[in-house]
Amino acid sequence: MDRGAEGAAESLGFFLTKPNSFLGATIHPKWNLNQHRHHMDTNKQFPGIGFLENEKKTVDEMDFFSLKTRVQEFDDVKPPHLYGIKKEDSRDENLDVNTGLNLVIGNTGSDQSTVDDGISPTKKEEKSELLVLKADLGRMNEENQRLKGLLRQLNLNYNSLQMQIGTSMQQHNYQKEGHRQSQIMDEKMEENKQGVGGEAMVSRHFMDFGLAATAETDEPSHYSSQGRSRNRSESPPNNVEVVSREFEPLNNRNKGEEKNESSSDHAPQDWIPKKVAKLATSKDNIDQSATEATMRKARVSVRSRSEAPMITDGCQWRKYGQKMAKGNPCPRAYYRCTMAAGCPVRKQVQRCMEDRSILITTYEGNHNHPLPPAAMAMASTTSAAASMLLSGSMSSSDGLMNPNFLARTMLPCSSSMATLSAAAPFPTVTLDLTHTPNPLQLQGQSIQFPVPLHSSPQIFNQALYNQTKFSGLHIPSNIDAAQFASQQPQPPSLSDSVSAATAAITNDPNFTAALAAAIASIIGGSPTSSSTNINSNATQNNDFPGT
DNA sequence: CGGTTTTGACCCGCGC
DNA sequence: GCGCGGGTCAAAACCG
Repeated sequence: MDRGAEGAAESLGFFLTKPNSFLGATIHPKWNLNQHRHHMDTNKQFPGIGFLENEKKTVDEMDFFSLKTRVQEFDDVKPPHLYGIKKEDSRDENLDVNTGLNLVIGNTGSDQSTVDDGISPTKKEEKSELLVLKADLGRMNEENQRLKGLLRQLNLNYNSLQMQIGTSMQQHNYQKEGHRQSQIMDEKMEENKQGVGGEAMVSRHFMDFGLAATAETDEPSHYSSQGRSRNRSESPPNNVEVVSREFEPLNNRNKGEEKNESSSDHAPQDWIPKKVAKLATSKDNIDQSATEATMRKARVSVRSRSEAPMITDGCQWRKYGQKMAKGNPCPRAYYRCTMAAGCPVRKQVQRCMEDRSILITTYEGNHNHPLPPAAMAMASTTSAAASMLLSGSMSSSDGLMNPNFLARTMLPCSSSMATLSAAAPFPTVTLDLTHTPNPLQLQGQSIQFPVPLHSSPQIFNQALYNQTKFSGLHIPSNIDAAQFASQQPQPPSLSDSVSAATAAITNDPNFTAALAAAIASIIGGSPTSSSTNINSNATQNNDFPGT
């Protein structure tokens, strides 16, 4: 289990136990979050959520609800009616319960207002009391402002945490489901080994993923294969949007980013809004900067076979550059997300030098805007990667940038990917969808099984997740891979199915969505590596041998 | 006309 | 300090 996801989930435990109380059952978390973010009254939007009680400890040591109530009192009372001071000239309610002051401040604010309950104090006493009251008034005003500021701060932090929760929630779901399926699979494999209807059961298990599959989106594929036509494709990852997130530029890009910020053409100021940062403490700023910089650096690379210039991933992209990369005759194209002004997400698209039918798409950053359904699942990729980094895996000397580690953890057939990932300047998660070993090659390497072509991203992702496990990363030690492979269900006309699957998948928006969740799942299971390869044979075309 | 692509120039970090 | 390579900018061209 990934420490980042798990840790975040633990710290936000309510989410794990009551997901649906916070998120719509059929709506992606992000949408709900975005809807809610427009309503800052968190008490009303999320009544009884323990999250705020946790948050209070880190944000401000004070009871949130108490604070909220008090500030609302302020809001309800028009000046000069302040906290603890009755709005109406109700002399029966002069005693302020909080301060204990016996006050009556009339709407007129007249200095002549005094307590008139039959006891007439001297004018001197009145004046003295008035001064005291004024002093109290001033203090209350200050406190009022302070509390409002705190509330603002809380709301900002709340928004930020909401987005983190969304990320954690997704990861947790994937991991939880994956773990459950894995257990089931392990059990069935054990039965299989013992000759208790093994093949049928394993097959059944695989097929279960397909049975529950339903197309979640009817969005058509927007494959832009017209060459120079608008490269508006649907895109990827990052759904874990942080609505009010501020993306700090990479250190090594400060200059360029600042330029961009001042540019009227490239959208800009949204790139690095600093409102929250200004409100946060200096320590918070430091942490936030580091976090965002890390998230920005985290990359998710998808290798897929496609003749199209770009894979369909659900987002709109604008090409802002092209470069000839060293050692690769194929140019590398740079794209920026244009679904929202200032969205920091970028991606690079380049064909594989060894096999030009392979398209390598690398995503970087998190979207700062709502995403279409087709892009939802994929959107979790970058955030998941970032979460992994934030979980502390970055500090793992073994897990990061270590080819040996990668070699140990990756499949033989995908070992060539190790160099790519390990050599990446940033922590990179690589999802390899290009391998389609033939049945003979399957033995001892990876295993192929049918995957629903139009499954919902969750289901499909789960299939990918489990498939990945079976692909070698987590094959139980007591099961021989070759033996297991030989027991895999052999669907009729397998090659035809796979070919059709490839065609359908690559044109299905769910495809990329599935990748994201698959990545998220893998990330969750590989906390010590920031460079992970996922070999998804089910989405491959038999015409292309693995690279 | 507005948005996108093209493409040469520029910036920056890194290794030598 | 210099060259290299990755990444970005921005003006011009292109397209619907």
